[in-house]
Amino acid sequence: MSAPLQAIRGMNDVLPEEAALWLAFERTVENWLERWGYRNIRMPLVEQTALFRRAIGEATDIVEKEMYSWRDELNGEDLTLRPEGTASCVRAAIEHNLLYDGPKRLWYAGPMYRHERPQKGRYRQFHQYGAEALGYPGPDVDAELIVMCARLWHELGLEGIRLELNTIGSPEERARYRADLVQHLEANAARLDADATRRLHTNPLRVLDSKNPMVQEVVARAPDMKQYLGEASLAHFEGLKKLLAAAGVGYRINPKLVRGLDYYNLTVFEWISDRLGAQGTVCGGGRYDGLFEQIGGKPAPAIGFAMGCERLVALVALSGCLASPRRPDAYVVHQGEGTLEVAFALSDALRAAGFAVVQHAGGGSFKSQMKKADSSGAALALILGEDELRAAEVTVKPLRDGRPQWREPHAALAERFPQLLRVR
RNA sequence: GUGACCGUAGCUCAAAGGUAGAGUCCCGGAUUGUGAUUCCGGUUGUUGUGGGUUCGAGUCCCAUCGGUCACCCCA
Repeated sequence: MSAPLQAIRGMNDVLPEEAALWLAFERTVENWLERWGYRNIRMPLVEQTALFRRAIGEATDIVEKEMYSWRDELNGEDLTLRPEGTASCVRAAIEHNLLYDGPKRLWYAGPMYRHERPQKGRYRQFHQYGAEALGYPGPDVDAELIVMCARLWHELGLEGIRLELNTIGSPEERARYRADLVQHLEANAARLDADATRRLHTNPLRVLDSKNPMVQEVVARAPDMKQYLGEASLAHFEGLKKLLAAAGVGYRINPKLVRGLDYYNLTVFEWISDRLGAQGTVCGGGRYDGLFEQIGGKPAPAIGFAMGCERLVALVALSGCLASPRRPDAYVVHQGEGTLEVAFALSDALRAAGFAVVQHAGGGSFKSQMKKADSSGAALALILGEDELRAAEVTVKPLRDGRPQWREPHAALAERFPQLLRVR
């Protein structure tokens, strides 16, 4: 035997038991997105590296050290496995001129890739649902995106997910704030750790959410972003808060919430759970009015969020709210000359009528077939032996209730099947 | 990328330097075609991998791979 091969570190198989939960989760989320008027868009997993460098920002952790990038030696292109979806989505909207007849609400789903050290709730291949409202200036659509999340948590049966909200102003306002912040940080340079010192010039806003207590002391006395906001930015934020209040969605304003990607402006938000350890953010998003222009399109305002499927599925598993996988209605046991062909026909007819039917495969004794019928979780065993075959009947044996078995003719089995399932 | 803890049967875990085990799962049987309960029987392993110390290593040491959690960062 050759050496066993393993999955790539941080890229996990989802085994059937857990996958059932994923399916239930995905159905709920997709139904919800469509009901809110968002339409599905599907982008490639691989893009030109330049797209992410320009969209996400050169000085972000993602671009600096977390991207799966390589050169395609066949044609010399620099390619990257997508670390997030917004850049691709906006690229697609520009490339196909999707906003030609007005704004668009879009959603996408799928795997994203970041080369980080795996831990609970953080993997190198992880999955997101993203929603993007393209071409809307807000704040009405800002509120819509946030409120719809609140409703989803409810549909998923999740409690205790809190909303943190902030505004980071316009690029001009942020530039002025940034200059003063850098001045303040430089004045206290001795008390900054290595990480904060490095960011001081590359990405000073990110120093704000440092967890280092000494850095936090410096940050506490730093200038306040709010003082730098102009009338329009303040009005946008006030408008959003008013709509959230009207919808009954509570929030906490977190002035240190800046988020890691460069493209954000004005509204930023995170939904956070305390039940997941260190990786508690289940959904994060914000407005990115400059991104279209930044990657070569006509300017368009936009806002979106992404939610992490691994984290949300973990919460759903904890809450135990979503339905378990569908059990078969019937398991077809067959034994004897000529029974297999007829079993196929009966199973087929039942499935065509919409029932879930598993037909035994792989041989084995009658007893072992019955064991498989039981462990499949099926409501009924349908038994087709030589006796039944001669009489053009099947034996119906209920497995989940105390009813005794009986015989049914082959003819019209599918039509009568709902009655067979019913416990009298 | 940094740190701490952990790798024994498919799964959950024992074995305190001296013969690798239990439960569960799975398979077969308990008079020929009846599951789940009960009873009987059975298979499960280069103890992650490679070195070292020792008369002797699952156990101690080193390396490596993998896992978990945290830092960092984010979904």
